Amino acid sequence: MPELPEVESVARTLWDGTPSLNDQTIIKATIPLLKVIQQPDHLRFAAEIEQCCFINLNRIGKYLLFGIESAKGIRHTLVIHLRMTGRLFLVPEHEAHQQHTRLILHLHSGLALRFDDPRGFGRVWLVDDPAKVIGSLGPDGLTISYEQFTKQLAGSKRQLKPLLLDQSLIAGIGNIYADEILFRSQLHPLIPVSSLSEEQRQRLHSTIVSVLQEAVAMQGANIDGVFKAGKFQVAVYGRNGSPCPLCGDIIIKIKVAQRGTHVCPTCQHPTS
DNA sequence: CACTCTACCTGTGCGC
DNA sequence: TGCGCACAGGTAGAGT
Repeated sequence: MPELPEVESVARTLWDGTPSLNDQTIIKATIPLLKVIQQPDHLRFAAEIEQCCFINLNRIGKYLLFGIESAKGIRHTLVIHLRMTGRLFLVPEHEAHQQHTRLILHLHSGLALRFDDPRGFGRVWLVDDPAKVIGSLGPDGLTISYEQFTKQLAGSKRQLKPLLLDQSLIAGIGNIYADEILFRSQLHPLIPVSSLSEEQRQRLHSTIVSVLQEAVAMQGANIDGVFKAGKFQVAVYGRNGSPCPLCGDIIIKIKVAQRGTHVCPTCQHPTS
């Protein structure tokens, strides 16, 4: 389940790695699962993306924004969201179509950008203005300032867990990093944000940024049996029944806002 | 308006 | 061994 650090890692691999997408021209699009194309319709998508060249790549929250330019110099943005099981590969043409491949962009170089997604939840847009897709996202979690954070939380009485998962407040945090952030902040997921002290609010903000930064530096998380993007080790996610690395108490799994939520009952006391 | 809940999917892992 | 089923979760859109 790629969240901000894993998506950032994908972006860096595709752009800074070898081979790179930078300056590659698209010959044609193949769309084995038509509904992954969210906008425009798949026929227009395929027609418009032909002969476009990749000129930059950005990430906001969990969204990848590929800047592309047509032969006539018209700029568009290819937006891709991997959702839970999406993956992107830059591969030789003969490896372009696998069992769960949902979109292939065939490139002039003989390579192909392959979008695989077993569950088919991932989505792709081709737009003139990316604000049409990502306009309602809050500030990116990797770089959000304390002033922005405070502003986003102002007036809310929501519990911390659903608050962290709300992409319109802070972009990029998913279920795994939400649990990790709350554990490191020593805050219980059910606490209403309105009841935090100034010190606790500052601690939560600095932990959001530091956990995401650390995970980005590690190229994402490594979770036994779930996924292995990078080397970041989680302390609580999926570790229910195991001892807390800080106090040795047993980590429990509860349900908060319909999400599996992992908590150390000692370190994250509801009234702390 | 502010928030909560469900549908969308399929691979995995459990119980019987 | 094999079958069936609950579970996993990000987001849009429906519901409260």
